[in-house]
Order: sequence, then C-alpha cells, then structure tokens
Amino acid sequence: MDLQQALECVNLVPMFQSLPEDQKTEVAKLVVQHHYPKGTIIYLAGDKVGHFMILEAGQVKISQVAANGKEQLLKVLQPGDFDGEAALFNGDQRNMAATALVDSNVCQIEQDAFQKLLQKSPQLSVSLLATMSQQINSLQEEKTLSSTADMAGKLAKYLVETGAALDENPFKLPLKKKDIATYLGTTPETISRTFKQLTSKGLIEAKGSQVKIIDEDGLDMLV
Amino acid sequence: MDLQQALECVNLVPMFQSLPEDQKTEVAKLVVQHHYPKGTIIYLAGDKVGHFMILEAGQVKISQVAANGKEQLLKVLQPGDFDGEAALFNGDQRNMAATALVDSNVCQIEQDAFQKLLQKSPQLSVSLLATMSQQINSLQEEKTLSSTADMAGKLAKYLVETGAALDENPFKLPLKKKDIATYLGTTPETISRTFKQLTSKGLIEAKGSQVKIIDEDGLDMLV
DNA sequence: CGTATGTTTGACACCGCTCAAACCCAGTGG
DNA sequence: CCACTGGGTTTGAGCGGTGTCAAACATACG
Repeated sequence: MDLQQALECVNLVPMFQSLPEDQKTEVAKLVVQHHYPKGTIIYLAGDKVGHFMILEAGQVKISQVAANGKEQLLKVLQPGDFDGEAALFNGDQRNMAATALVDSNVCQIEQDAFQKLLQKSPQLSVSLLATMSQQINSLQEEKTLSSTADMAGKLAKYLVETGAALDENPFKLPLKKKDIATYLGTTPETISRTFKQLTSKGLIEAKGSQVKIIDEDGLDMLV
Repeated sequence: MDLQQALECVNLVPMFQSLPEDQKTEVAKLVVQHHYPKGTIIYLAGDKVGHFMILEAGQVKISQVAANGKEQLLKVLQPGDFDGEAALFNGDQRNMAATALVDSNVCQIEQDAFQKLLQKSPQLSVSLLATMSQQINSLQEEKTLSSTADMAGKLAKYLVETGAALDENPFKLPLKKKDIATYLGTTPETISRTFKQLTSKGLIEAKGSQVKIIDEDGLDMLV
C-alpha cells in the first residue's frame, strides 16, 4: 500500500487536516484503497459494518429503502466526502446501501482500527464530534424543511445549494432528474412540473440538465 | 452546589454512566442546577450557545421555527434526556428553542468546561460519539419515513414508539393532539381524523388522551 | 440505427390543508 | 358548587398539491 497515496486520501478530509503530521501518518497507515467500477454495490443494508470510507474519486450514492419498498436517496458522495462515521458506533448492521455511480476510488479504514485510533487521540475525537454535530443540525433542518415546505420550496433549496456547491452559474445538474426526485422524496413527474413552474416564474432558466439561477432571492422566498 | 445531587443528575445519562467513578465526579463538579417554572423559555434560536443540558425532572419542548413561520416540534425531553450536545460544536448560535412545558429542573454544564473535559477524556468522547451516531441514524430514518409514509403510517409509528417508551398499554398520550400534530408536521384536524381511521380499522382504541394499542403488527404494516 | 432509459405532458383521483362551526373539557371565579 | 370562559378537539365542506397511470417524446449508448 502506497503510504503517500494514502496520505493524499487522508488529506481530502477536513476532519483529518487539523491533525498534526505524525497523527495523519498514523491514520494513513490504516488506509486501504479500493476501486469500484460503475454500478458496483459497495455495501447493502444488513451488511456487517466494517469500514470508514473516504471517496477519493468518482461518485457514490448512499440510499435507504423504506419499509414500503421506496428508495430514499440520502446523499451522493463527491470526492473528499466520507461516510460510515455514524455506522461505526451503531450495532453491527448497516442500515443504508452504497453504490458507485461512476468508476470510483475509495479509501477505507477498518472499523476496529479506527475506534482504537479515536481512543488514543482526543483531538481526532473532538474533530469527529464537531463534524457529527454539524450533521445532526443539518439533518434536523432538513427534516423540518421536508415537513413544512412544498415541492417548489424543496427544489428551490436544492438548486440554490447545488449551484453554490458547484460554484457556477449556469451549472449542470449532477444528478438525473429522476434521482433528484428520489432525493427530494417525490416523483420524476412532479420534478418536471416544478421545474416548469420555477421557469415560468422567471426564477430559473432550464434546458436539459443545464440550469441557470436567475433570481436567487426569489428562490429563497419559496423555502 | 450540592455535589451529591449533581451526581444524581449525571447518573441519569447513559452516556456518563459508563465512566469510572472519579470521572463522573469530575463531570458532577461542573454541573449547575436550575429550576424553570412552567412556560419558561430556556433559550431561543439565535441565543449564544452556552450549555449542555440534562433534564432532571419535568418536561422540556425543543422546537424549531421554519422559514415560513411554522413551528416544528423536534422532541420533548423527559427526565434523563439531554440536549445541547450538537450545538456545542456548531457555531455559537442556537438554531432551536427550548421551553419548559411543566415545572422543570435542569442540570447545566458550561460549554467550555465540557469541551475541556472531552479533550481530557477520550472515553467520554467515544461515548458521546456513539450517542451522536445513533442520533444521526435515527434522524436519517425519520427523514426517510417522513417523505415516504402517509399520515396513518407516521401516527402509527408514533403511537407504537410512545407506547413502548411508556411501557404501558393502554397509556395516556404525553402530548396534546395539537402538539402531536406539529411533531408529525401536520394539523390537529388531520390527527383527529387519522385517530378515527386507525380506530375504525380496529388497530387501536382511543378515548380522549387514553390510547390502547390493539393490533401492533397491524400498525407496523402501515409504516 | 435501434433499443433502453430518462423526461415531459395530460387526465384523474386522493390525501391532507384551510376555513368555519360545533362540541367538549378543565380551570376559574363567583 | 355551578356557570363561565378559553383552549383543545371534532366534524364538515371545499380545494389545491401531488401521486398514479398512460402515452408521447428526447436522449444516450451499444
């Protein structure tokens, strides 16, 4: 295993960046790299929890299937994003599934090793706590939003956030509309209609997967 | 400050229970007790984050107001529940509000002191990580549920969970139906109708705030 | 170039929200 | 102890948003 390459992976994650050099190296030593071709299922709900996972390159979809069989897209990892921190302490069964959307490289750290590391490094623990507390807050916000806003509001928020994340305008949607639908908990038809609605209000311009935000304040008003 | 009493408060929290005696005492030394009469606002969104809070006795409502002005009830703390762990690492502004529903005793720990404690005790950090990861998982599940299940499903889940938490059957609803409504992101009218619907299906018996679960499996089927 | 997948459009039904009014219940003050 | 009052709950009518089903259309990939 190439330690240099592992270090690069570790350095992608803000949580690790604040660690002193020697501790980063400690982490890097635990890293195992994997490649997953497009479409590969990385893990399924019910699998034994095994790894903390950093996405080095590619795109990975994290989703959950509800009791009624519907798939709920939780997030799409971009390079530098990570996953599995919540599962690490939580029983030994995964409750989500991960799929590689395109060819992807991931760096994995064994669960046990990672836990030992946390025991030894309070600094790392506190970093991880900070990260997780942010996640809790944003999840709570999303939950509130998803039960108060209508579809136009949710799509508006999604577009503004996506545009901001890509730091471009116009920008290309990173997801198929079908996937945006499952992400926002709705159907492709409704997404299609909502796009039309936002366009006719002059808030955005959309053509295919190209979207241009015209009136960001107007979009924010809908949330 | 009565250290003995503070220790009792600390012992209410599972996360602290696993700590060795001497560390528990450390924690207890940081505790300040407060009493809030019914109706008191403990803190508001926008307030500076200051404390980690353990509810010793009473009931405290944690809520968030969405952009459109609607209130979303996030949870109701029962004795032994705690709050503020997510806010501790997250900017310095609270994004939720807490209100005492009945006369309540809370134990508070200063944010700074708590953070220093975490730096010193990896064991405590890891306990807190485990707690937070569970929260993340259940929030994700709730989010999935709230966008896939219909009202009957959500109410069914709420009733089953509440019954299990109280460990009684029949049991008395701990919340007014009006509050159950804002908790589930709907209106009192819909709650009322949904109760009727569950009753007519023979899944529950309800009279006033007394609820008896007749067919738990049937309720689970709705989710 | 053809097939599969994604997207759009339309028709329609239904769930849940809103508004309005009646009812029930608990707490208060006489 | 009882009437009054205010909040909570229930019921009804009406409506809008969103899911479903179906079909036409666009796009991507082999």
